[in-house]
Amino acid sequence: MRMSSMFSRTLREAPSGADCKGYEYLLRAGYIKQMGAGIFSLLPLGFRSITKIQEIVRQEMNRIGGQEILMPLVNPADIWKETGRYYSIDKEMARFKDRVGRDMVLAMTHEEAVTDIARGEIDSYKRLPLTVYQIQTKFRDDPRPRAGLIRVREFTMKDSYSFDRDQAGLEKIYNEHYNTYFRIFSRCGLPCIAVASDSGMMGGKIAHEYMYLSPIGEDTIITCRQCGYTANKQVAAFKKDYHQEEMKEMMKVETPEAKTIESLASFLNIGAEKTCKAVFMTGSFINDKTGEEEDKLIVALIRGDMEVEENKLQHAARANELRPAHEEEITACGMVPGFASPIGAKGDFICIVDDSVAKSNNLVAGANEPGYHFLNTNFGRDFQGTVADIASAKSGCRCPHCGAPLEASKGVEIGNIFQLGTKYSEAMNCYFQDEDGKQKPVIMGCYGIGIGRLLACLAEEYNDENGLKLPIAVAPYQVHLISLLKDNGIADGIYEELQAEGIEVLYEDRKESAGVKFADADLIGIPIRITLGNRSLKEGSVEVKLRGTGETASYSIEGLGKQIKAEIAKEQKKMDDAIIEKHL
RNA sequence: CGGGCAGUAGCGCAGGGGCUAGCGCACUUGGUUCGGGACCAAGGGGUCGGCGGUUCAAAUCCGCCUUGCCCGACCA
Repeated sequence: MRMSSMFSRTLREAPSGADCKGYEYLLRAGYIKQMGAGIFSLLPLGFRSITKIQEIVRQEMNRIGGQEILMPLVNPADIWKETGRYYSIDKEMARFKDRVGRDMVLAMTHEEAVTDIARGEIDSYKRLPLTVYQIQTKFRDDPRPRAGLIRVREFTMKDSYSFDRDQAGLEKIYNEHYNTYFRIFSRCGLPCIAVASDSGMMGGKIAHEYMYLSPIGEDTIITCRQCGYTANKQVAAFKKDYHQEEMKEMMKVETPEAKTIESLASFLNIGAEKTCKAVFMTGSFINDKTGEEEDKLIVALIRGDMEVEENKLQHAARANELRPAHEEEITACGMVPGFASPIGAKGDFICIVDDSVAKSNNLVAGANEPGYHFLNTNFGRDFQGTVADIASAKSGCRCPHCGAPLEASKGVEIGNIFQLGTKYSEAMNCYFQDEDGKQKPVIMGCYGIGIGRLLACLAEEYNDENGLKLPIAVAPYQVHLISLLKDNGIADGIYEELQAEGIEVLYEDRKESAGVKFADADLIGIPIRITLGNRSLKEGSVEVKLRGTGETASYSIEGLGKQIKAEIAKEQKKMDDAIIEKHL
């Protein structure tokens, strides 16, 4: 590609709002262009990188027997009504009516679509197992897109779906994806870890997320250095200490102004772990069949020294969505914010009790009377509820497996794998006849990779003060040929020669000053840079500089194509040697 | 969904009731330079986000809308 005729240009200054380096450089180097909140175009350089990432994904998916398909972005709402997600997913899914008035949606994922196809294809166990995948546009109307390509509304995703006759089959393909994802990310050059995760709107039980650890990430990951336990904070477990002693008699005490756990503990001169905190949320519960929505107050009880993990609470309460409760909703059930507990409360509410409260004795809890608390309250005797782990793990908590201190770090989710089970096949009547003649629901798994987000993470991982320096496997071109000569004759010849060798060349043939050419080359960050100038030309050679390491060398013009090919192979081999194989 | 900030040339910004709306970069033309974001000269490019209002007069003041960015979404 001749830079003199390239569609995109570089920018000297970063567009306002580019808050992280990788994003800034992608914009400035002309890889991407923003069109709206969370909506981006890929320009030629970005599109080439994305294409390379997709090719790696294809190779790896084919390697485990995936068959590539392409499903429609626009889905009839009917299949989404079958699974109930038409109702349970809120504004995140874009909906519209076609000209006849039929309900349509923009698919934000494709379990419904793929199951709809599968139920027509799979009738016998002889047809199983099967895995299909696609690389396709998704639209999710995120309430708050941010950080460039990290969190967007329209994005490209590789999503695959597996169909098996039994759990063992699902586990096999799940493990293959688990390993393949490590291969894909390492082939792209992106370091990442797999963590146990929540299945969210997908349903199902076992799930992992692939995380690129970085401060720009929005997910919090809990890890144990000692035994290797890793989990998303949303589901991370930890060891709790319980305060167990003989139950004492409940007593009401005056606690003026003690509206917070902190002030209560200091007023009574006790530790926060001897108190019971009540957190109020309102959950919305949706009927999958009718779409009818009902709100209900949820009282979450947790020991004063811990915090509630909203995600865990939502699961424990089986709510579709949570929001902080309004004061009127709390008082309507006879509870007094600041001095609240379920003791003496009335009305319709759900009480979820963290095991830290259920297994501790004689905690201080609210008396539902302004200025008063109860001493020595006990679960089971003084109040009831559903016991669950709803506590939030944080740095310093003890590992659930080995007891070592846990650490919290930030990460970007670049992929996920889910064991769906039969949630979709049952809801959509995707059954097969097994060897024993019985009809059984197909067992499914789904597996995703955010392609654009992967590029964004790579840009974040590979840059310096001058610009991008993407690894050769994903860089838009392999070689950047810069001519500093007045006459491009010799450079044109080299450009032809390199191309004839099958090398991907970005050719700087513009009439710009040397400074501009070098600065743009650094910004775009093609891994191998060839400089052709008077200095070395006298000796019949060119300068070759690696963007990644800054290493330079002098190569003779004679047979340059072959030498550069060898250089490319060397760079590629470094990456191939770093491919990670990891099995569950 | 709540709160803040912003929208003026392709990009980054200034101007804050009055006369032709400005600066840097980018762009065009001519010339000089030519290995790390060159210089001189002459140019082109604007519904000042939109609609409405106040006024003799609005980019500027007021209202509504819209778009973008940032923070929060819970610890009683």
